[in-house]
Amino acid sequence: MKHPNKHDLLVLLTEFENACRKADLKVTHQRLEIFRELAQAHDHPSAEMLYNRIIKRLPTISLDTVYRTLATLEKHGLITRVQTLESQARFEAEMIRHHHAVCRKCGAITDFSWNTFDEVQVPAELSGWGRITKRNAILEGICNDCVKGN
Amino acid sequence: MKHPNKHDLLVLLTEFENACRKADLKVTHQRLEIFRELAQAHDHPSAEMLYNRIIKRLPTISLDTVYRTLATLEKHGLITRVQTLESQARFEAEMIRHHHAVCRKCGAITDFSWNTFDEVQVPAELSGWGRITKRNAILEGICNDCVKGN
DNA sequence: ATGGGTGCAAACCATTTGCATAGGA
DNA sequence: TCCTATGCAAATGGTTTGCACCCAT
Repeated sequence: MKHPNKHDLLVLLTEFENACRKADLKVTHQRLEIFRELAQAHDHPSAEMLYNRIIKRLPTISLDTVYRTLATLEKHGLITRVQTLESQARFEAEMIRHHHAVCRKCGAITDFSWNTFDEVQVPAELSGWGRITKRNAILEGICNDCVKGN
Repeated sequence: MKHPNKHDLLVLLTEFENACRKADLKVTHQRLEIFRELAQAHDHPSAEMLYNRIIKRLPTISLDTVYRTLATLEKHGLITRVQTLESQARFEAEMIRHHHAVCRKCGAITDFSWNTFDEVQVPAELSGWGRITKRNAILEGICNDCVKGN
């Protein structure tokens, strides 16, 4: 995932506010900060990681609010909960179709796009499965830093 | 995943015993039962689900042992921990390459194979990422039972 | 002003760990 | 016999919930 620049971030935040209003969610200071932090992040942070970053700017925020807000935003489709092997849930605000490469050692998650995959047809075997709404590739391995560093 | 028939299961269990010996893991009653239960399962059970099934046959087994054993077997590559959105970890003994379709509603995980995907080349974007050891597709949606049932 | 959102603290649930015993090699 | 694996119970860590107050609408 690329970092949004300042202009993009503003756009994202405006869209976010509109989406909140449309969903009957109050636009609170906390929600804005949580979303802003997640939209800027490139590392698929956990609730606690977000909390630790936000508290510097918004010292009164509580961890529960972060959890509650993430759950709310996820329910309304404004952010995504990422599948992991770890026990901590991790999130992303990137809504454009992309895939993940996960390092088994450090847990880093890297976004990438893969048009070839996106175009492959789902196997006939699955035609009777149900209604498919999303398809993602997950690559696992050892990232470059971990290969070198250890 | 297809259920292994009685013969296949025997073969799997024998291979399992050999793998344990090779890895210097003692072949205990508990480990055999845990592996057998997982190898027979088709629903990617959690530790607790396995525990509840095994305790009927082995009333003295403890939940910790199930947790510890699953962790051990995973470390030695004899079973796999499945990526989920839920808080509970889920496992499978199926080691043949396959992919997962996950129901957002009931959480059911269905295995399927997808040769077309397996053959697609990883995008150039990832060439510098590190050492890729595994690639999987995850489809999300609503399974047939949930589409009908609700 | 009103109802949803937040902070606090306590509760919860899945999982892990310390320790003494038991059982496979 | 020796040491790993197990069972028990207590501890952890991440996440959720009840409640009273606050604030966006």
